[in-house]
Amino acid sequence: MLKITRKVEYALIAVRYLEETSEKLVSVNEISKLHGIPRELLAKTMQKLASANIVKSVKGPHGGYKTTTKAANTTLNDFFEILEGPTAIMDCYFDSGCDHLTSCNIRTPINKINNSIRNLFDNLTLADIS
Amino acid sequence: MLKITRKVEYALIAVRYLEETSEKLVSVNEISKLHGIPRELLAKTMQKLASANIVKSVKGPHGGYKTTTKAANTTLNDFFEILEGPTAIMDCYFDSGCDHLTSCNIRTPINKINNSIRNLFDNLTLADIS
DNA sequence: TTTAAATACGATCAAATTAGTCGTATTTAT
DNA sequence: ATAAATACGACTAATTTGATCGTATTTAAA
Repeated sequence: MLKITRKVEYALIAVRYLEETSEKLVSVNEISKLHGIPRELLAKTMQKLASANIVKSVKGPHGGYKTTTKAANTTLNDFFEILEGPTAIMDCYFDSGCDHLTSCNIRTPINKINNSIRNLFDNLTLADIS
Repeated sequence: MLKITRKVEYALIAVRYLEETSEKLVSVNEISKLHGIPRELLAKTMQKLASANIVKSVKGPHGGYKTTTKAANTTLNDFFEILEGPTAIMDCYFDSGCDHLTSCNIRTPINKINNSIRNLFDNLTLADIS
Protein backbone atom coordinates (compact mmCIF):
# COMPACT_ATOMS: atom_id res chain seq x y z
CA MET A 1 0.00 0.00 0.00
CA LEU A 2 1.09 3.52 -0.84
CA LYS A 3 4.12 2.36 -2.73
CA ILE A 4 5.01 4.18 -5.89
CA THR A 5 5.41 1.94 -8.90
CA ARG A 6 8.52 1.44 -11.00
CA LYS A 7 6.91 3.37 -13.79
CA VAL A 8 6.70 6.44 -11.58
CA GLU A 9 10.14 5.86 -10.16
CA TYR A 10 11.69 5.57 -13.61
CA ALA A 11 9.78 8.57 -14.88
CA LEU A 12 11.03 10.67 -11.98
CA ILE A 13 14.61 9.59 -12.58
CA ALA A 14 14.31 10.36 -16.27
CA VAL A 15 12.71 13.76 -15.87
CA ARG A 16 15.27 14.79 -13.33
CA TYR A 17 18.10 13.63 -15.55
CA LEU A 18 16.63 15.52 -18.49
CA GLU A 19 16.37 18.67 -16.40
CA GLU A 20 20.03 18.41 -15.45
CA THR A 21 21.12 18.09 -19.05
CA SER A 22 18.48 20.47 -20.32
CA GLU A 23 18.37 21.53 -23.97
CA LYS A 24 20.32 18.48 -25.19
CA LEU A 25 18.36 15.54 -26.48
CA VAL A 26 18.89 12.40 -24.42
CA SER A 27 18.04 8.91 -25.62
CA VAL A 28 16.27 6.24 -23.61
CA ASN A 29 19.37 4.13 -24.08
CA GLU A 30 21.56 6.62 -22.27
CA ILE A 31 19.23 7.02 -19.30
CA SER A 32 18.61 3.32 -19.10
CA LYS A 33 22.30 2.46 -19.04
CA LEU A 34 23.27 5.22 -16.69
CA HIS A 35 20.62 4.39 -14.10
CA GLY A 36 20.26 0.67 -14.62
CA ILE A 37 16.68 0.83 -15.80
CA PRO A 38 15.13 -1.73 -18.17
CA ARG A 39 15.25 -0.08 -21.54
CA GLU A 40 11.87 -1.04 -22.95
CA LEU A 41 10.02 -0.21 -19.80
CA LEU A 42 11.58 3.22 -19.63
CA ALA A 43 10.81 3.69 -23.32
CA LYS A 44 7.11 3.14 -22.75
CA THR A 45 7.16 5.42 -19.77
CA MET A 46 8.77 8.17 -21.79
CA GLN A 47 6.17 7.73 -24.48
CA LYS A 48 3.46 8.45 -21.98
CA LEU A 49 5.25 11.53 -20.73
CA ALA A 50 5.68 12.62 -24.34
CA SER A 51 2.01 12.27 -25.20
CA ALA A 52 1.20 14.34 -22.11
CA ASN A 53 3.68 16.99 -23.22
CA ILE A 54 5.89 16.71 -20.17
CA VAL A 55 8.75 15.87 -22.51
CA LYS A 56 9.23 16.34 -26.24
CA SER A 57 10.39 13.44 -28.39
CA VAL A 58 12.53 13.57 -31.52
CA LYS A 59 12.81 10.48 -33.68
CA GLY A 60 15.71 9.26 -35.76
CA PRO A 61 19.45 9.09 -35.10
CA HIS A 62 20.56 11.58 -32.49
CA GLY A 63 16.95 11.80 -31.47
CA GLY A 64 15.72 11.44 -27.92
CA TYR A 65 13.85 13.43 -25.33
CA LYS A 66 14.07 16.75 -23.56
CA THR A 67 11.78 18.34 -21.02
CA THR A 68 9.20 20.90 -22.06
CA THR A 69 8.49 24.12 -20.22
CA LYS A 70 5.44 22.37 -18.83
CA ALA A 71 7.50 19.80 -16.92
CA ALA A 72 8.49 21.69 -13.77
CA ASN A 73 4.96 23.00 -13.13
CA THR A 74 3.34 19.62 -13.45
CA THR A 75 1.57 18.58 -10.27
CA LEU A 76 2.31 15.21 -8.75
CA ASN A 77 -1.32 14.36 -9.23
CA ASP A 78 -1.09 14.91 -12.98
CA PHE A 79 2.26 13.16 -13.14
CA PHE A 80 0.90 10.08 -11.41
CA GLU A 81 -2.28 10.03 -13.45
CA ILE A 82 -0.41 10.32 -16.73
CA LEU A 83 1.52 7.21 -15.82
CA GLU A 84 -1.09 5.13 -14.07
CA GLY A 85 -4.53 6.51 -14.65
CA PRO A 86 -6.87 8.05 -12.09
CA THR A 87 -5.61 8.27 -8.54
CA ALA A 88 -8.00 6.91 -5.97
CA ILE A 89 -7.60 4.97 -2.84
CA MET A 90 -10.32 2.54 -3.85
CA ASP A 91 -11.66 1.43 -7.19
CA CYS A 92 -15.30 1.79 -6.24
CA TYR A 93 -14.59 5.48 -6.61
CA PHE A 94 -14.75 4.98 -10.39
CA ASP A 95 -16.04 1.52 -11.14
CA SER A 96 -19.00 1.65 -8.81
CA GLY A 97 -19.71 -1.99 -9.52
CA CYS A 98 -19.83 -2.54 -5.78
CA ASP A 99 -22.47 -4.90 -4.41
CA HIS A 100 -22.40 -3.62 -0.90
CA LEU A 101 -23.23 0.01 -1.57
CA THR A 102 -26.33 -0.05 0.56
CA SER A 103 -24.57 -1.46 3.59
CA CYS A 104 -21.31 0.42 2.94
CA ASN A 105 -20.31 2.25 6.08
CA ILE A 106 -16.97 3.61 4.90
CA ARG A 107 -17.97 5.95 2.13
CA THR A 108 -17.34 9.05 4.19
CA PRO A 109 -13.93 7.92 5.45
CA ILE A 110 -12.83 6.82 2.00
CA ASN A 111 -13.91 10.13 0.52
CA LYS A 112 -12.09 12.08 3.16
CA ILE A 113 -8.87 10.15 2.72
CA ASN A 114 -9.19 10.46 -1.01
CA ASN A 115 -9.71 14.17 -0.91
CA SER A 116 -6.79 14.66 1.44
CA ILE A 117 -4.43 12.80 -0.82
CA ARG A 118 -5.68 14.47 -3.93
CA ASN A 119 -5.37 17.84 -2.28
CA LEU A 120 -1.82 17.05 -1.26
CA PHE A 121 -0.72 15.98 -4.72
CA ASP A 122 -2.59 18.76 -6.48
CA ASN A 123 -0.50 21.25 -4.57
CA LEU A 124 2.91 19.74 -5.11
CA THR A 125 4.70 20.23 -8.43
CA LEU A 126 7.74 18.46 -9.75
CA ALA A 127 9.69 21.66 -9.03
CA ASP A 128 8.51 21.59 -5.41
CA ILE A 129 10.06 18.21 -4.75
CA SER A 130 13.38 18.94 -6.41
CA MET B 1 -0.47 2.88 -6.72
CA LEU B 2 -1.98 4.50 -3.65
CA LYS B 3 -4.70 1.94 -3.36
CA ILE B 4 -5.67 0.83 0.10
CA THR B 5 -5.66 -2.92 0.60
CA ARG B 6 -8.58 -5.09 1.55
CA LYS B 7 -7.11 -5.53 4.98
CA VAL B 8 -7.37 -1.81 5.59
CA GLU B 9 -10.77 -1.64 3.99
CA TYR B 10 -12.10 -4.47 6.14
CA ALA B 11 -10.52 -3.03 9.26
CA LEU B 12 -12.18 0.33 8.64
CA ILE B 13 -15.55 -1.29 8.08
CA ALA B 14 -15.19 -3.33 11.25
CA VAL B 15 -14.03 -0.48 13.46
CA ARG B 16 -16.83 1.73 12.27
CA TYR B 17 -19.37 -1.00 12.86
CA LEU B 18 -18.01 -1.57 16.35
CA GLU B 19 -18.23 2.15 17.08
CA GLU B 20 -21.89 2.18 16.05
CA THR B 21 -22.76 -0.70 18.31
CA SER B 22 -20.37 0.41 21.03
CA GLU B 23 -20.21 -1.42 24.35
CA LYS B 24 -21.69 -4.62 22.98
CA LEU B 25 -19.32 -7.38 21.94
CA VAL B 26 -19.57 -8.21 18.24
CA SER B 27 -18.24 -11.38 16.67
CA VAL B 28 -16.25 -11.61 13.46
CA ASN B 29 -19.04 -13.79 12.15
CA GLU B 30 -21.59 -11.04 12.50
CA ILE B 31 -19.48 -8.38 10.79
CA SER B 32 -18.41 -10.75 8.06
CA LYS B 33 -21.95 -11.78 7.21
CA LEU B 34 -23.37 -8.30 7.44
CA HIS B 35 -20.79 -6.73 5.19
CA GLY B 36 -19.94 -9.66 2.93
CA ILE B 37 -16.34 -9.93 4.09
CA PRO B 38 -14.38 -13.22 4.04
CA ARG B 39 -14.55 -14.46 7.59
CA GLU B 40 -11.01 -15.72 8.10
CA LEU B 41 -9.43 -12.68 6.54
CA LEU B 42 -11.43 -10.35 8.75
CA ALA B 43 -10.54 -12.52 11.74
CA LYS B 44 -6.83 -12.06 11.13
CA THR B 45 -7.30 -8.37 10.63
CA MET B 46 -9.16 -8.06 13.93
CA GLN B 47 -6.38 -9.95 15.68
CA LYS B 48 -3.90 -7.35 14.53
CA LEU B 49 -6.12 -4.54 15.72
CA ALA B 50 -6.49 -6.37 19.03
CA SER B 51 -2.79 -6.75 19.60
CA ALA B 52 -2.40 -3.05 18.92
CA ASN B 53 -5.13 -2.28 21.41
CA ILE B 54 -7.44 -0.61 18.94
CA VAL B 55 -10.03 -3.19 19.87
CA LYS B 56 -10.41 -5.53 22.81
CA SER B 57 -11.09 -9.20 22.24
CA VAL B 58 -13.06 -11.58 24.42
CA LYS B 59 -12.87 -15.30 23.80
CA GLY B 60 -15.48 -17.96 24.28
CA PRO B 61 -19.19 -18.08 23.49
CA HIS B 62 -20.75 -14.62 23.28
CA GLY B 63 -17.23 -13.33 22.91
CA GLY B 64 -16.14 -10.94 20.20
CA TYR B 65 -14.66 -7.50 19.87
CA LYS B 66 -15.36 -3.96 20.93
CA THR B 67 -13.43 -0.79 20.37
CA THR B 68 -11.15 0.59 23.04
CA THR B 69 -10.91 4.22 24.04
CA LYS B 70 -7.75 4.36 21.98
CA ALA B 71 -9.57 3.65 18.73
CA ALA B 72 -10.92 7.05 17.81
CA ASN B 73 -7.65 8.87 18.45
CA THR B 74 -5.60 6.47 16.38
CA THR B 75 -3.88 8.21 13.49
CA LEU B 76 -4.26 6.84 10.00
CA ASN B 77 -0.54 6.35 9.94
CA ASP B 78 -0.66 4.07 12.96
CA PHE B 79 -3.74 2.32 11.66
CA PHE B 80 -2.09 1.54 8.34
CA GLU B 81 1.16 0.47 9.94
CA ILE B 82 -0.56 -1.86 12.36
CA LEU B 83 -2.12 -3.64 9.42
CA GLU B 84 0.64 -3.54 6.85
CA GLY B 85 3.90 -2.56 8.40
CA PRO B 86 5.90 0.61 7.84
CA THR B 87 4.46 3.12 5.40
CA ALA B 88 6.88 4.37 2.80
CA ILE B 89 6.56 5.20 -0.81
CA MET B 90 9.64 3.15 -1.68
CA ASP B 91 11.29 0.17 -0.07
CA CYS B 92 14.80 1.58 -0.31
CA TYR B 93 13.64 3.78 2.51
CA PHE B 94 14.05 0.79 4.84
CA ASP B 95 15.83 -1.99 3.03
CA SER B 96 18.58 0.14 1.58
CA GLY B 97 19.78 -2.81 -0.43
CA CYS B 98 19.76 -0.53 -3.46
CA ASP B 99 22.61 -0.90 -5.96
CA HIS B 100 22.18 2.48 -7.53
CA LEU B 101 22.58 4.63 -4.48
CA THR B 102 25.56 6.51 -5.86
CA SER B 103 23.80 7.42 -9.07
CA CYS B 104 20.39 7.87 -7.45
CA ASN B 105 18.98 11.23 -8.43
CA ILE B 106 15.58 10.95 -6.80
CA ARG B 107 16.42 10.75 -3.15
CA THR B 108 15.30 14.28 -2.43
CA PRO B 109 11.99 13.93 -4.31
CA ILE B 110 11.24 10.60 -2.71
CA ASN B 111 11.97 11.98 0.73
CA LYS B 112 9.76 14.99 0.17
CA ILE B 113 6.85 12.91 -1.08
CA ASN B 114 7.33 10.51 1.79
CA ASN B 115 7.35 13.23 4.39
CA SER B 116 4.27 14.85 2.91
CA ILE B 117 2.29 11.66 3.04
CA ARG B 118 3.50 10.75 6.48
CA ASN B 119 2.67 14.22 7.72
CA LEU B 120 -0.80 13.94 6.24
CA PHE B 121 -1.56 10.60 7.85
CA ASP B 122 0.03 11.52 11.14
CA ASN B 123 -2.45 14.35 11.47
CA LEU B 124 -5.61 12.49 10.59
CA THR B 125 -7.28 10.28 13.18
CA LEU B 126 -10.01 7.73 12.71
CA ALA B 127 -12.34 10.23 14.36
CA ASP B 128 -11.37 12.89 11.81
CA ILE B 129 -12.51 10.82 8.86
CA SER B 130 -15.81 9.75 10.40
C1' DT C 1 19.11 5.39 -51.52
C1' DT C 2 20.44 2.23 -48.15
C1' DT C 3 21.56 1.82 -43.35
C1' DA C 4 21.33 2.42 -38.58
C1' DA C 5 19.68 4.81 -34.54
C1' DA C 6 16.14 6.28 -32.46
C1' DT C 7 10.89 6.55 -30.92
C1' DA C 8 6.00 4.11 -30.94
C1' DC C 9 3.14 0.56 -29.54
C1' DG C 10 0.80 -3.78 -28.82
C1' DA C 11 1.25 -8.58 -27.16
C1' DT C 12 3.02 -11.68 -24.14
C1' DC C 13 5.57 -13.72 -20.31
C1' DA C 14 7.51 -13.53 -15.41
C1' DA C 15 7.61 -11.99 -10.78
C1' DA C 16 5.77 -10.09 -6.79
C1' DT C 17 2.11 -8.76 -4.02
C1' DT C 18 -2.35 -9.26 -2.23
C1' DA C 19 -6.44 -11.93 -1.20
C1' DG C 20 -8.49 -15.84 0.49
C1' DT C 21 -8.70 -20.63 2.53
C1' DC C 22 -7.66 -24.37 5.67
C1' DG C 23 -6.26 -26.76 9.75
C1' DT C 24 -5.46 -26.78 14.39
C1' DA C 25 -5.04 -24.82 19.02
C1' DT C 26 -6.94 -22.23 22.84
C1' DT C 27 -10.31 -20.09 25.73
C1' DT C 28 -14.64 -20.04 28.17
C1' DA C 29 -19.83 -19.74 28.90
C1' DT C 30 -23.37 -23.01 29.24
C1' DA D 1 -18.40 -32.20 27.76
C1' DT D 2 -19.73 -29.17 24.17
C1' DA D 3 -19.96 -25.47 21.24
C1' DA D 4 -18.88 -20.76 20.12
C1' DA D 5 -15.71 -17.81 19.83
C1' DT D 6 -10.62 -15.85 19.15
C1' DA D 7 -5.47 -17.01 17.77
C1' DC D 8 -2.23 -18.19 14.47
C1' DG D 9 0.59 -20.38 10.97
C1' DA D 10 0.78 -22.63 6.40
C1' DC D 11 -0.84 -22.84 2.03
C1' DT D 12 -3.22 -21.73 -2.49
C1' DA D 13 -5.40 -18.54 -5.80
C1' DA D 14 -5.96 -14.22 -7.98
C1' DT D 15 -4.46 -9.87 -9.24
C1' DT D 16 -1.27 -6.47 -10.19
C1' DT D 17 3.09 -4.97 -11.54
C1' DG D 18 7.41 -5.47 -13.97
C1' DA D 19 9.93 -6.89 -17.87
C1' DT D 20 10.62 -8.61 -22.53
C1' DC D 21 9.73 -9.25 -27.46
C1' DG D 22 8.44 -8.20 -32.12
C1' DT D 23 7.39 -5.06 -35.46
C1' DA D 24 6.51 -0.51 -37.42
C1' DT D 25 7.91 4.22 -38.19
C1' DT D 26 10.85 8.16 -38.55
C1' DT D 27 15.02 10.40 -40.01
C1' DA D 28 20.09 11.70 -40.04
C1' DA D 29 23.99 10.47 -42.36
C1' DA D 30 27.08 7.57 -45.22
